[in-house]
Amino acid sequence: MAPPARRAPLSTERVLRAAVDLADVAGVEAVSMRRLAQELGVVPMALYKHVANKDQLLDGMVDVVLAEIDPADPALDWQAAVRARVLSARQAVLRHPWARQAIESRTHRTPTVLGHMDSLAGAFRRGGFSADLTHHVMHALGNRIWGFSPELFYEPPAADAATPSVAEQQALAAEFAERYPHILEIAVAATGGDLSGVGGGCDEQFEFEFALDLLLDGFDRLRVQGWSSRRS
Amino acid sequence: MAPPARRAPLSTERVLRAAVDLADVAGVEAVSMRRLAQELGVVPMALYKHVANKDQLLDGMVDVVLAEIDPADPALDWQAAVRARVLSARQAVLRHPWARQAIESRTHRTPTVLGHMDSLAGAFRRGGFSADLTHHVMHALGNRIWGFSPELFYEPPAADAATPSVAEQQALAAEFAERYPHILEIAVAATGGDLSGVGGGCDEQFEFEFALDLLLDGFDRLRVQGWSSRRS
DNA sequence: ACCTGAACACCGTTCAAGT
DNA sequence: ACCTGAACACCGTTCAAGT
Repeated sequence: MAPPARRAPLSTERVLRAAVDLADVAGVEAVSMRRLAQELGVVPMALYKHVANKDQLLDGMVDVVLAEIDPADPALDWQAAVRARVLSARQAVLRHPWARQAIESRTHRTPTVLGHMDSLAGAFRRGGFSADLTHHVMHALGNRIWGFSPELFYEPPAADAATPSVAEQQALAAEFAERYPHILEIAVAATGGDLSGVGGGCDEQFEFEFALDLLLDGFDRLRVQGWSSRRS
Repeated sequence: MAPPARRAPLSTERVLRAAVDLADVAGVEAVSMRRLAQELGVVPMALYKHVANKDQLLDGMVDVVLAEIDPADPALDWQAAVRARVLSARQAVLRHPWARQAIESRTHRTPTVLGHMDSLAGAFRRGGFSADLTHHVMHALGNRIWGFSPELFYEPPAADAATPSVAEQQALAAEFAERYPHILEIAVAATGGDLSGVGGGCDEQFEFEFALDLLLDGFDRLRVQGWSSRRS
C-alpha cells in the first residue's frame, strides 16, 4: 500500500506561521505543542525538529509579529522617527491580541527584539541624545516601545455570571460609589456617563498617544537642557 | 486508634500566606494547587474550600502583597503623595520578586487593587486635577502604579550554557557591536564600561525614579495649564 | 540514522463513592 | 452533610524501541 498523502514538509517558518494563526483564532493559551502538532497533522515530537522547546516557539511567534513593523524612515527627525516606529509596532500588536502577553512573558531577547531596540536607540542618538540619556528615555518608554501600555482599567465582562437583578445592580453601584469614589469619577469622565461595564468605554488609542507625546515632550526638554546623570 | 495529629485548620488566610511563602522561595511557577496542598500537608481538593480556583488564588496572593503598601499620608501635597504611594508599592513588589509577573497576568480587579487605584486617583483629584486628566495621567503611569516598569534590558544569565572560549566571546562581541551598535553604546554608558553580561549593571531604582519624576513633572505642567481633552 | 509511540512527571478540576 | 480518592482531560519533554 502506498503511504497516505503527506502534508507539505514542516519547516520552522511553517511551524511559527501555524502557531501565530492558532493564537490569532484560539488565543495564546490554546497554543500547546500537542495542539499545534494536531493542527499541522503531525505527531507532537515532529515539532521538536524545528523549535527546541516551547519557550523558543513563543520567541519565534513574537518575532513573526515584530517582523510586521514598518522599517525605519531615515528622513524623519528623531521625534517623528520614534513616534512612527512605536505606532507601527502598535499596529502589529493590535493585529495579534495575544502579542502583548507573549512579549511581556518573554525574558529572552531575540535578534529581532534587539534589532527593534537598536533602531529606536539609533533614532534618539541621531537626534542628539547622549548614550546615557538614550538609555534612560528608553526605560521611561517601557513597553510603549512595543506599542502597548498596561491595561489598567480593563475588565473582561463575566459572561457566565448570572446577570444580577436591577435592585442588586443598584446596590452594587451604590457600594462601588462609596468605596471607590475617584474611580467612579474617572469612569464617568472617560465614558461621558455611559457606565455599562466600568472602564469599558476608555479610548485606548487616545491614552496611548497621550502618554507617548507627554514622554516625548519631556525627553525633548531634557535633550535641549543637555541633561546628564549626576550619579555618585 | 486515634486519628493522626492534625495540622492547624485551614483558612483562606493560611492558604494565601503559604502560597506567598512558596512563591517567595520557589518562584511563582512552582505554585500549583497540588504542590501548595502538599506544602500544607493537605489533600489538593481541600484548598477548594478556601479559594474557588487557581485564578482566585493568584488574585489573593497579589492582594497579600498590596496589603504591604503604606497607608496614604493626608498631609502630603499631590506630587509627594503619589510619589510616596508608588515608591511604597515598589518596596512591596521588590520583597516578592514574583509579584510583577503575577500583577501583570491578573485581569481581575480585586477590592484591594481598586482601593490602591482609588487612593492614587484621590491624590490627583485633591491636587486640582480634573477627573478627565486624572484618568489620563494614571494611564500614563501605567504599571508604575504598582511600583515597577518593564524589564527592557534584563536577560537572566544562561547558567547552563557552556561558557564559550575567549575567542568565541570576542567573535560574539564583535558581531553584537556590528549589528546592535546603539544598544552597545547604551550598555557602556549604563555600566561605565563593565560589560559582564550586557545590561546587567543597570540601576533599576534610578530608572524607575527617572521615569516617575519625568512623568510627574509633565503632569504638573498639564495641571497648571488647565489641560482638558478636546476629543470630538 | 532516523523517526515516533509510549511513558514520565506533572497540571487544574470534576465527580461519584465513601463515611 | 461533609470529605476525598480516583478519574478526566490535559500539559512539555524524555527515551527507548522500532524501522
